[in-house]
Amino acid sequence: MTRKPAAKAEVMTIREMCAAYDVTPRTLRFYEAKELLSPIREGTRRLFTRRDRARLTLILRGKRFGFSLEDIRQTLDLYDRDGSDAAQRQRACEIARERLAIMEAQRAELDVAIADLKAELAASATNTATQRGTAPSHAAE
Amino acid sequence: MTRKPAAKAEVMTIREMCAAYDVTPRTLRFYEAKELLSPIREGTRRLFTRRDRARLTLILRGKRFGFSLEDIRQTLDLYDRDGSDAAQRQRACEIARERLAIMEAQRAELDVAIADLKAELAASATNTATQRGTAPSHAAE
DNA sequence: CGTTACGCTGACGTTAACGTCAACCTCTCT
DNA sequence: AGAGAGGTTGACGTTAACGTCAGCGTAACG
Repeated sequence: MTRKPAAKAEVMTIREMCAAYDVTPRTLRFYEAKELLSPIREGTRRLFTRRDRARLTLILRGKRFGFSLEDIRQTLDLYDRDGSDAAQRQRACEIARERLAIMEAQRAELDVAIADLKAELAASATNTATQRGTAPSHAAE
Repeated sequence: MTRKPAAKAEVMTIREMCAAYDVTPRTLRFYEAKELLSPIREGTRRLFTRRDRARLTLILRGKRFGFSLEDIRQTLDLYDRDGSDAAQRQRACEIARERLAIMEAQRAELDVAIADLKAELAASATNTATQRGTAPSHAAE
């Protein structure tokens, strides 16, 4: 009757997961097959823990940044430290630092791209207004 | 008057493009087939103009942000104003603004992800240090 | 007891974004 | 003239990340 603090009832069925994260069952099963998730089994059915949910959040986030599932799988190991030895954690840290560098570079480039697009939009706006354009300005990589 | 020697590099062969942008010929032909590039033809051969190069820069940039080629193709139309009528430019602007919103959201989330990863790295570092006495040699700010 | 709902496991289909390969031009150089 | 370098067009193969479908189990519901 009394609920234990953050221990037992913290599991979700596949449908609940799908609703909560806007993914299909197929996707979750696929991620499990790829060892990105590891839900516990109640008989044959999957029960997703908060660990699975945390990982799924990171997976979906990673995807939005263009990382492959394999990329993500490796980075994920950093986030759960239990069950991995010192060498594994070490490796996970290296990978994570690489990932971090990539993401920071990505952010820098994103800023450029945003500024670029804004400028182009502004130009296009004045262009539409005046119906007469100037030379296009482009910044190469 | 003949053409300026400096302006000789107006067009590039496919090989030059490949070297300059680190892509394969197949990729460039593929992009042409998808109407992302439109090199001029010298007989049967392709010659890529600065317009193609500008577009290619944007294409590769877009890809790094996880956009599909089709997404990119549509946004690209904003960048060249010639050959499109008012309605088309209008539509391109709308698409570009959507893209812009996506990218700004992406930037915000990227900040979160970076902070997250940094925190996790820091935690993992202290964890490693506690366990084995190895000092964190280089931590990010 | 049947049926409806949810879940599982293969297994094959699909789309995007190219890779790979064969077969063929077309210059240039020796 | 022959060899090679660089280019071209199909056409088929590949990988990632799922979609779709068939067939089966089971648990509850009426």
